[in-house]
Amino acid sequence: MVKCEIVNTREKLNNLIKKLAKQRAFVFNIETSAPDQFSVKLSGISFCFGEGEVYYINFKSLSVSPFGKGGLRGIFEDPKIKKYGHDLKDAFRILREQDILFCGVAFDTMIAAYLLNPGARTYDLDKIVQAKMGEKIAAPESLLGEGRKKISLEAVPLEARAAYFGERAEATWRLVEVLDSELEENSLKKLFLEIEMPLLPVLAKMEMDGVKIDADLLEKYSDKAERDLAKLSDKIFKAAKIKFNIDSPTQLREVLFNKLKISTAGIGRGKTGLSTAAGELQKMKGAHPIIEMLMEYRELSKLRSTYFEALPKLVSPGTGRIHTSFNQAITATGRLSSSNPNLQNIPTRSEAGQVIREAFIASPGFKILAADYAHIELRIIASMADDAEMIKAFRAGADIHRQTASQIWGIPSEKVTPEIRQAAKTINFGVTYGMGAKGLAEGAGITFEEAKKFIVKYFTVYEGVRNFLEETRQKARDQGYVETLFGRRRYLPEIYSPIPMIRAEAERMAINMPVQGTAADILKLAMIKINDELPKVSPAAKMILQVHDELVFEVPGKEIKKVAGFVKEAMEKVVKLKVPVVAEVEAGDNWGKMEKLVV
DNA sequence: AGACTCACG
DNA sequence: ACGTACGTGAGTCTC
Repeated sequence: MVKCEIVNTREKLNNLIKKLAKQRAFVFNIETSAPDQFSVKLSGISFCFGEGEVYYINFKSLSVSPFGKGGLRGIFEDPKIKKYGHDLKDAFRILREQDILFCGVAFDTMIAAYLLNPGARTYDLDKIVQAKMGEKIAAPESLLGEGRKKISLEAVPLEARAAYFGERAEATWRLVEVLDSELEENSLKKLFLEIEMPLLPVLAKMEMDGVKIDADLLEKYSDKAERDLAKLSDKIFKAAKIKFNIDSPTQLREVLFNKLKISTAGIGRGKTGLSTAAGELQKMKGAHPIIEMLMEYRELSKLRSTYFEALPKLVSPGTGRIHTSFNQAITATGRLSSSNPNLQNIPTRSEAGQVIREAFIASPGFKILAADYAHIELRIIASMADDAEMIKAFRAGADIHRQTASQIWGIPSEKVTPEIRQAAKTINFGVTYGMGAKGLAEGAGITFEEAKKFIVKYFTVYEGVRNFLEETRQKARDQGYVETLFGRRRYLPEIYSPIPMIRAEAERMAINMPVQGTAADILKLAMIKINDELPKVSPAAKMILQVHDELVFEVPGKEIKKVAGFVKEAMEKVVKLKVPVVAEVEAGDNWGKMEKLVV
């Protein structure tokens, strides 16, 4: 059992601070409870900086804040003292609320564990400690319970709290060394030190800054959507001659296939029966007028519940803005994800979706600036594959899909028809996913046979790409993992599966990850660079969102051009590929109505 | 809790 | 013969 000293007096706190000031590094973890979804309440901080050096500060026992003058502030703001911890981004935000500029962020064990195996289900500390050191430490459920019986941290006796958090801090301290050598052994140290750790404070800042929302606009449209949905429902019930729950796939299936007797030929199936997904409804179009009504209903209903209704409720009363979480240890490929709310899937395609984007606004005097990489994944393929023809196409600088169509069919690019360009676009897009002929046929609206021929032709012209894809599959089989340009790895044990379908799935993942992951690496590098230099260009400008190949900023209106030029340049110069890297910039009063900028 | 559906890149 | 594009998060229904 780890001994943990409870710091509950001014004197003990002063002693701890003196000790911390002398350390080269320490592990810490801030313990909080959440009275509501917008705020946290601090209850303690645990520390460990060596054997027998385990402490738990109990806030309630102290008459003054430990963050005050002469308190922990100097320790956390000293960049020479390295800080270790598990999930430090949260700590960053909490410290910032205490007006502390967290410095010396050196080792996040959650992120290290993620890089070592980005496919893991969770990176809970107790699971990592078990996996990496073969030790059992108490899981959060053992302290707080779970489900309905879950209790607040406040309700746990001090001794039990100290023991639990002390044990975790001490385990984290030893875990750092274990993970550090593993990163080293797997050539992941550079990625960790030069991309992931520097990115962490950048994400924390973006989360804290948040994004401004026109909640009134969303609420207004929510009401309108509700009225429209009621009208649509009536129409659907009349067409079906029965009232039912349109939101229930089970009931909808019954109505479509049993009551209305729509043909089930060619309709896909799920685990529970025939599917009513958008793609399947598309196939049924023309069989009955109800289908189009259903498609319209589905689209509006989705937007209403997921965006119109949900977003206004998430505006923080403190800042009047929406604060997402950018998760740095979730995806198998190295991308970020966004949650609570997810701001990486805000609609863009439909008309109603456009309205939602218009609700993402800038503060008075500011504008929204968006910068996105043009065809970044295809450029990465061209470069990684070192494909002569595709490189030539990109260097020519014109419409890449037109170039592809021209090269494949050997016709001058001005003679490329819209249909043939569309097919080229679909395959250019699909090649990064390991697409087959069926997917291409569906995506490009051509027959299976045509698609097969097209793919053969494509890989004859882009021989480098074909070889790259095959080499990537082979590499996955040889070493059990694939990697990005920057050495980020994804392990693919299914590549050895005796089941052909599972193996094929793994092969497609093997092809996709180096491409998607390299794009993620590049944008992460750009974010770090932009975060460093943006204050010099425009002190009031803020980077507020990242959407996989796009960065969104809130910028003083007068500085738009200057910032746009800087961001574009930073994104384009952050990495050197065998093809030009191009970023496009646009600006507007909101995220929906934007105009392209020429910089 | 799991399935289904669908929003994004 | 079959199912087949990669990566996410969230709302809703069903059991």
